[in-house]
Amino acid sequence: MTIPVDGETDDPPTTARRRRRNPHSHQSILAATSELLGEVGYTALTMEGVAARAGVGKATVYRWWPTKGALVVETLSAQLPAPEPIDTGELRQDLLTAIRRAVQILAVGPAAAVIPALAADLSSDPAMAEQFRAQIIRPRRTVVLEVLQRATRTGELPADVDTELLLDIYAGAVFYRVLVSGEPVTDGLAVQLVNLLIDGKTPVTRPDGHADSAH
Amino acid sequence: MTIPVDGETDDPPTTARRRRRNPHSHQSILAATSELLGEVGYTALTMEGVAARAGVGKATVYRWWPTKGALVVETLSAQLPAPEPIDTGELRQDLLTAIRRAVQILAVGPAAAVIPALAADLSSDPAMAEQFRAQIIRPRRTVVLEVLQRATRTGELPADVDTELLLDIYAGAVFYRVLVSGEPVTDGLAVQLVNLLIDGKTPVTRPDGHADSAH
Amino acid sequence: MTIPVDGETDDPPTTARRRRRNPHSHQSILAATSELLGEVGYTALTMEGVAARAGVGKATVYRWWPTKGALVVETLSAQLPAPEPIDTGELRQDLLTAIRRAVQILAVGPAAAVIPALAADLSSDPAMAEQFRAQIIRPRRTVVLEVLQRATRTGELPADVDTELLLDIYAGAVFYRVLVSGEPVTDGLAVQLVNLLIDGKTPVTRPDGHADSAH
Amino acid sequence: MTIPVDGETDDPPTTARRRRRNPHSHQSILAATSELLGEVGYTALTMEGVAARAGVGKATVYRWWPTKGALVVETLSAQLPAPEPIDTGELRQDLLTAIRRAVQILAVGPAAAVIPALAADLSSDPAMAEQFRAQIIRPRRTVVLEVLQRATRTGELPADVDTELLLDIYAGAVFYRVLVSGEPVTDGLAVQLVNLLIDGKTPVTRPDGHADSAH
DNA sequence: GAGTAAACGAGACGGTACGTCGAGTCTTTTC
DNA sequence: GAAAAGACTCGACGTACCGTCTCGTTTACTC
Repeated sequence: MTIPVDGETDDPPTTARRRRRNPHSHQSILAATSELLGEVGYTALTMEGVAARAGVGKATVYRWWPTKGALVVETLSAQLPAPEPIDTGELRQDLLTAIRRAVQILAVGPAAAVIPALAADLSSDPAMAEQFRAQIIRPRRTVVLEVLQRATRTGELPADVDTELLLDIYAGAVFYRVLVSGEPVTDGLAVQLVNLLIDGKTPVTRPDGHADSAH
Repeated sequence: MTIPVDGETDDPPTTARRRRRNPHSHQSILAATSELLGEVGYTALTMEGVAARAGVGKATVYRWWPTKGALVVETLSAQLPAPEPIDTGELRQDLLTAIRRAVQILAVGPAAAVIPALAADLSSDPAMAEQFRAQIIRPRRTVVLEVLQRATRTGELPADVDTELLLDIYAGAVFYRVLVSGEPVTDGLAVQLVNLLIDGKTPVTRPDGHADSAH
Repeated sequence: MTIPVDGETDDPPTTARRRRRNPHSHQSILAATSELLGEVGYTALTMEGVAARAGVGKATVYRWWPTKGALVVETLSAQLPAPEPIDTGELRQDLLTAIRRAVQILAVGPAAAVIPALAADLSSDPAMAEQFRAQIIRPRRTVVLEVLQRATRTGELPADVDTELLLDIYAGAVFYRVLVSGEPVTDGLAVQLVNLLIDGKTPVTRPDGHADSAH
Repeated sequence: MTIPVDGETDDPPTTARRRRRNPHSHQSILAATSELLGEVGYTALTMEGVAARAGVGKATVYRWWPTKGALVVETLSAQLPAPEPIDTGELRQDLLTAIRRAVQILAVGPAAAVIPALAADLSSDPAMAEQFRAQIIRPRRTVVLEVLQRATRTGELPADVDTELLLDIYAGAVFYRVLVSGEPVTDGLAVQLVNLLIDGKTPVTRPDGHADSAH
């Protein structure tokens, strides 16, 4: 195929000029960043520490990533599982999967502690914001947008459904709960959100997640 | 009374002894923090800078606030408008007001740029998280919780409505949109959220905010 | 006597304000500089290395000495023997002593390797040049100037002798020989210089230093 | 001829083999060095800067000159006027000319600011010291040595005059005055030195240089 | 109203990290 | 096959703040 899959490094054949980064250093740096993110978190991560852990000069880190944020975005994007398409054949199930993935990333996995701190830098660094959205957010949103668009074709959702808002609502709920409320995020949250978004059911308290799903 | 009026933080009856903070310094520090937050933002705010701007020794700042975060939380809490009760007599209108207030704080006002950065520190600093929730979040949530509880009594909402989740949903949508999506937040968002949460209407794209409000 | 000898710090009575340097740090830094000068020389001496060796923060070094040169000048001035007055009763002997002292400092002692490198910075750093001359050169020149002035009173030297030049000649000869010619400096050099400067004897080659001293 | 014409510096007979340096790069580098010496001085001159200014890779500079000092010595030697023989027929005049040349190089011309800094590196870099003496110092000393040797044949100077020391004295006086004393160097200095060295006249202060020359 | 303890401004302190620069080496590409 | 281009590791630069710690000096509560 001729798809120029690649992402961050690049394909020697096409470019030829520019960029001849040492792939070994490059990998060491990403690995060191990943380790240190796990050990000390985003805030306490330093470029100096990354360079030291990677056995690399600081200048080498700065040569390829202008800021800590850019480095972390790339590290995250490399270590997060690729966003597989979702298509179970049923909207409810698809959306549930999507929300569970969001929960996984925002509340459970190793990135959970990193993303909020990263997000905080977005408003003051537009370049990084764009990189973050392009490398982390957009690929995952795209998958869910396809789910929703499919549903408009089958009539499960109205043709003019505000897909963007729908995504913001469930992702925001998870994000806000983790970050601001500080309450635990259970699977029940995913179910309640699906019920609300698809069936318009105002969320009610139930001891457990399979609540209300019986209808 | 002869109670040494003062603290927004401590209870005069029990302490009485201890603490004889200079109210002038105290005010200078909060004012300096507020100014600097506006000028350089949360990240670039330094304790050193605050002390200098306030014409105060660094130790004086540290004496009363252990961290930058704690200082900023108190500054914010002092400058944010007090959360007035909401009671228009109609749930829809009450909730709309609540959401608009959230938008005001999270997306429009001077705190909009500060809160995300502040929030990022919450996961790594539980003490500050508690202070943040107690001084900023809880008072405002309480007002809305009263609105929702009133609605359960009138039957506008089911008795077992998950009020906490409801709050997380609309606040999260606003927060996420500002912080992560980076999309503009319009008043239409508030209307769409009310429609969804009260009437179960899946959000659809409309050019403007008064969409669907006809019911 | 009650002369407030002091030298580099300052007299508390008059100033009172400003300057409250930690004498312990101050000493550690000078000691570390002295050691490192001996171990690695002036060129390879770094402010960072000094701070590390002294167990002190870099900022502390920079707080009191703006440049490496200033630090080295003060170190040298502290470790060089104080310039004792010279008065043997005889001009020839006095001058011989003076030249031998110059040889000692410029060619033999621990400062011999440092002064040339230091001198090289003088032309590009007038502040340091002044400090160097005031702390190192002038005190030693003053002693010899007194010798020469005494000689003019006794008639051993003409009243209008160009004392400054006389000093430049013998010091320059030693300095140049060490630095540029790279030839060894023997005691014969001192004798030859005395003969030339006092008796006007053109220097001739003699196997050893006591040459010509018989007059 | 088959000699690979090239160097302004090396002797074709001995080297012949080895070396096929690109004459264009070679010239660019020397020119860049010369310019930068004038602009920023010896200390602030960097190999990196030279390479950039010359439009050449750093490795190319390092291939031909092992150190900054070596490069500067060669640059200087190429741009300093060749040491013409001196023979006015009169020792006094010859020596005056020699001293004036020394003043010209050490105190007036473009090399004045460079040589002290260069000299400072000599004691720590014997290879460079040798190169410096061979390319810069020796050729000029040789010319004056001839003057002095001629004078011994005519009896103007004693047969066993210490020629080396004589040179060190006048060169040292100029050098020291420029570098250490920091006093201005006038032509009177040259006259005073000649008077001392040839006639044994102790230097006296006179408003101007033609002093004492009348005798 | 004097004595005393605290809070105060000032800022030095030992540190960590910043982001930049240059050293000197090495590899890859170009002519 | 030399040399351009420039990436690489290393280490120092000089600065900014960190949070702690003396210093005297107010200041306002005791006694």
